[in-house]
Formats: sequence, C-alpha cells, structure tokens
Amino acid sequence: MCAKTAGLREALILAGIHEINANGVAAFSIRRVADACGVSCAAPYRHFENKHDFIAAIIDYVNEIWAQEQEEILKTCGDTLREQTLAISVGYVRFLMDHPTYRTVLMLHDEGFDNLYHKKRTKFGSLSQTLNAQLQEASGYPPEVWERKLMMARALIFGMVFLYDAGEFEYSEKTLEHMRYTINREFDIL
Amino acid sequence: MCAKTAGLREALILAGIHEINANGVAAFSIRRVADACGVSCAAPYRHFENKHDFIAAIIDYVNEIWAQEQEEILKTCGDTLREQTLAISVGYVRFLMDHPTYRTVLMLHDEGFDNLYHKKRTKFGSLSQTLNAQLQEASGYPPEVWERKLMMARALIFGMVFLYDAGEFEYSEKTLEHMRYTINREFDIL
DNA sequence: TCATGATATTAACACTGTTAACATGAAACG
DNA sequence: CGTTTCATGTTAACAGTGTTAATATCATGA
Repeated sequence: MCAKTAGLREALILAGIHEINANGVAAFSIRRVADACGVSCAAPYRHFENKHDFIAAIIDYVNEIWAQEQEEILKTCGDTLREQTLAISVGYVRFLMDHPTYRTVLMLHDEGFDNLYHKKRTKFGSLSQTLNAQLQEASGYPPEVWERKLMMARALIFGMVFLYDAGEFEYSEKTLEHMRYTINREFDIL
Repeated sequence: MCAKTAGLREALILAGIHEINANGVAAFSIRRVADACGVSCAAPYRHFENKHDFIAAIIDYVNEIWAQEQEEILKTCGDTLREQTLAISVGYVRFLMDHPTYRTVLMLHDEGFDNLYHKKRTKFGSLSQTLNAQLQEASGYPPEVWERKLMMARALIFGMVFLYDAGEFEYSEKTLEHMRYTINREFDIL
C-alpha cells in the first residue's frame, strides 16, 4: 500500500489516516508511516516540517473531503437559508458517522499545541458563519441572542458526534431527525 | 512541588495533571513527571502499570473531585428530579469552565485504546442514568423517545464544553442560562 | 553538457516507555 | 530481639521515537 514514485505526500497522508485509526494519535509514529510507504524515516520531513505539521496536514486533507461533500449537499437541499443550515448540520453528523476513519481524524484533540487541531476541525463552524449574518438578519433576533442560539446548535452537533464517537448510541435516521428538529426549534422560539 | 516521603502516587497524579496541561497528552512523558517529583524514571511503575494506566488514574482522580462537587450541588438545588438534573447539567459545564486544568483532563480523547478515556469521562453520563429511570417514568414519554431526548441534552452539555475548550465563546452566566433553558425545553415538548 | 533544485537516504543525537536486577527499610512474626 | 517478607525505590539496559546534518540521486532547464 504505497507509492514512492509519485505523490509521496498524499501516500503519507493516507497511511497517516490509517495509522491514527490503528494506533491513536498519542502513539502516532512517523517512522511507522514511512515504513508503510516503503520509504526512509527521514523522507516525510521533505513534505512536512514535523510530526505536528504532518497531523495538521492530515486534518486539512479530510476537511477538504468534507468541503466537497458539503457542496453536494447544498446542491440537493432546499434553497432557503434555514434549510441549508439544517441540511449542512445534519449532513456533517451523518458524514462523520458514515466515515469512522474520517471521524477519528476530525475529532482529534490536543492540548499541547494551543488547540491547533481544534481550530482546524471547527473550520466547519466558521464556514457556516458565512450564512450566519444573513440568518441573523432574517431571524429578527438581537445579535447577542442569535449568537447564543447558534452556539446551542453547534454544541448539539459536536456533542452528538462526541457521544457517537464514545459509542454511546447507534446510528439511526430517527436520531438525526430528532437533532434536526431540536436545532430547528432553537431557531424558532426563545 | 512533590514529596517522595509519603503519597508518591498522589504527587505523581498532581504532577501528571500539570504535565498534561503544559505539554498535552500526546507529548506526555512519564520520565518528566517522575523528574518533577524528584524520583527515578522507574518509580511510577510501582503505582501504575504503564503510561496509559497512569493517565487513566489521573482521569479517575479528577472525576472523583467532580463527584464531590456534584454532592454539593445536589444539597443546594431543588428536590424535584428535573431540577436536580438541570442543576447537575449546568453544574458540570460550570465546573469544567471554572477549572481549566480539570477540563483538559476530562476532555482527553484517545483513539488507540478502545476509547478508554471516553468511558472514564462519561461516568458523568452513567451517573445521571440513576435518575434516568425515574425521570422517564415521570415524563410519560415512551422509553425510545425519552432515550433520544436525554441524548440531546447530553450532547448539548458535552458540545458546550467541547466548543468552550476550543475557545469559541466566553464564559457567561447567560450562556449557561440559555443552555439550561434549552435542555429544559427538550424535556417538555416533542 | 552541466548546473541546479527537489527529493530521498544514511547516520547520528537526545529522548521515550518499559523491564530485569538489585537496594532499602519498615512492618509482621517467631 | 532477630529474621523474614514485602512494598517501594534505584540503576542499567533495551528497543523505538522525533529530528537533523551530511550525502546521494536524478530529472529538468540553461
């Protein structure tokens, strides 16, 4: 599983995703990944500054996949702002549930690096902020209240993935429906 | 900061909490912790089987602190089941916001060990399950529906901490109030 | 043809988790 | 009291880790 001839960088990232899922990020070994790609232990340093930069690149890679998925979702859902927001919210959770390997990567968490992983992951959050201004406008809430409502919705989304990752409930369309309903309601009433 | 004479185990745990906050769990070093306690690098192995067991013990230690805090909360809040549940929910988030050091520990996450950290942390969840049966009874919902409602509440709680940990909002009583309100509403209407 | 720049390798450094072999000293028991 | 036992510590060593400096390769463009 790997090509040294062309595209070693991507091969390393793919093997890195595998490594994270197999051994966890705490035991993540550059040398093992390099081995898996049939390449010397120093080769990765031609593509990534260090271990942390390597893992950050892996997160970027998976985020890019989600970004494309997101485009697809926006094509097939309704065209009102609220429908788009709900579709993306549910779609994000479904995406992570459907792809355990990606979920492991996007749920990475490290405290020693000023939460870089976190900032990478929550790119999802900032992306939905593009819709934020328009949504707030349309909702009629004061910005401060709207801010908190959006926070609740996002907390619900990440919390669901968080608990699912902990194996605390099973994948079910009904659960996703329930979540969608709850988020929708949060946008309605105060 | 450390005593080799008595209670090395606890000294190691305290230094370990410090280490996790300073360097992150990925770079967690038993040797450094041992050094900080003025003890040889092999000494910790008289108290913990291995690195992973060490970290698990740290999580247990902090969970114990939360358990005591929880007792206090139950003493001073209302005595209905719903009030207790809400008080503990809000109290848990407040506890983690007030103690960044503990939050770092309780938000630990590892994929390589069958999510042991996760199981440790969500002891909070299973504890509130003692109230669960009675609450479900009182609510009148079918168990399946109640299960999902409880899931939403828990997701909201962990999601809030998750986002707070990412530095995405500031500590505010209004936010906690809003969360409490949202959880409460989840228990009311379907 | 030859210089250049990108990419991979080799060898070495300090550091890590973990263990086996040994030391120490306090408690338990005759 | 003497001795044994056992929990707790140290020392020394092992294999494996991230990282880097020095070196090799090799396609591409002057």
